[in-house]
Amino acid sequence: MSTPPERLHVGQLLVQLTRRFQTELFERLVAAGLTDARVAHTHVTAYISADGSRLTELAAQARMTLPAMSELVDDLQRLGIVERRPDPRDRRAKLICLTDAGWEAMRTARAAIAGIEDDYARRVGRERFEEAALTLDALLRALDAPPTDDARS
Amino acid sequence: MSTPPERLHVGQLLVQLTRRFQTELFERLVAAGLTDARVAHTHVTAYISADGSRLTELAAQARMTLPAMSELVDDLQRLGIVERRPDPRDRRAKLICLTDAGWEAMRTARAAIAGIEDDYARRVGRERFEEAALTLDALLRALDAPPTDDARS
DNA sequence: TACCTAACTTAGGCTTCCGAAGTAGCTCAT
DNA sequence: ATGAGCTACTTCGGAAGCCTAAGTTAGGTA
Repeated sequence: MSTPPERLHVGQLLVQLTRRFQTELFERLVAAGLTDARVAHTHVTAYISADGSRLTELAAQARMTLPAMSELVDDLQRLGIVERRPDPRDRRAKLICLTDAGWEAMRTARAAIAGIEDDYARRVGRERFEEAALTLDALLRALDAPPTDDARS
Repeated sequence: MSTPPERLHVGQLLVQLTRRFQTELFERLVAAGLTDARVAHTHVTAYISADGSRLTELAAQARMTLPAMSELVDDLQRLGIVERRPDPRDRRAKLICLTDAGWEAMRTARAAIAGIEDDYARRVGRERFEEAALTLDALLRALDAPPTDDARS
């Protein structure tokens, strides 16, 4: 039996790859003209719906508190990426919507991300990369719906 | 050609899994009695050498500035996890060393991490998990030694 | 009407980083 | 040997990104 190949533990792999991904992404965004982009913005852009999302929804999906999300939206509003519109169905609520500039930025960001995935795939092999990504996706879902493993009375 | 299964993009996978990993790890550490552990501490503990490491080394490996690493070490020193010893080879430098309590904490942390990996492996299948981890490890190395390849999209 | 809850904002604080500037020790050319 | 310049580290001030607590306004219910 071969000794298992040495590798960093999951935590280090995740942390380091996340950092490199973010660095690379924001370099690409800056290169594409989105110089004001910040990592925290992804907590909004990752979840915002095309029809507009409520602050409460965004905060829940990003697993942040309402004030934290509110500040983020403030910032993106200042940058002209999103706008707050009154929710016609509830005057307490506001719908956070992408502006035209916001949609444009989203397209840029998606292209940048696709570019990074492409680079990664080239580095470790397309199929191997895709398989790993699918495993991570499956793991994330398994953790989200956590009736844990075996013990299920 | 089947349509590729839907999945989150790498960035989201990495970010979300990292968060869950950290949450889980620190729950386990607290449960094990390491109530003062903080995520930032891993920037030291992940890289510190058994013979002691210089601040400069630690900062470089963790990709942080010297002042940031210095503060972290201050904190871990206050907690009795590490100590600063004069470096016999250079009186400007200090060797950051684990104390006995530090070693004990490291053992606890390693056990907690192993427990999490075990849980992950159970959720997606041992072999599949290990393969994904190895792919991530390969990717990280490929990014670290980045003679890249050819085309930049 | 009165009350409870929900959506959001404001205020204040903590952590974790960073850049700039300072101190002490090493090295090397003269 | 000594002054110039570099290196190792610390200190200081500040920004980013989050939090909790407490407020405001609107909706639901009796």
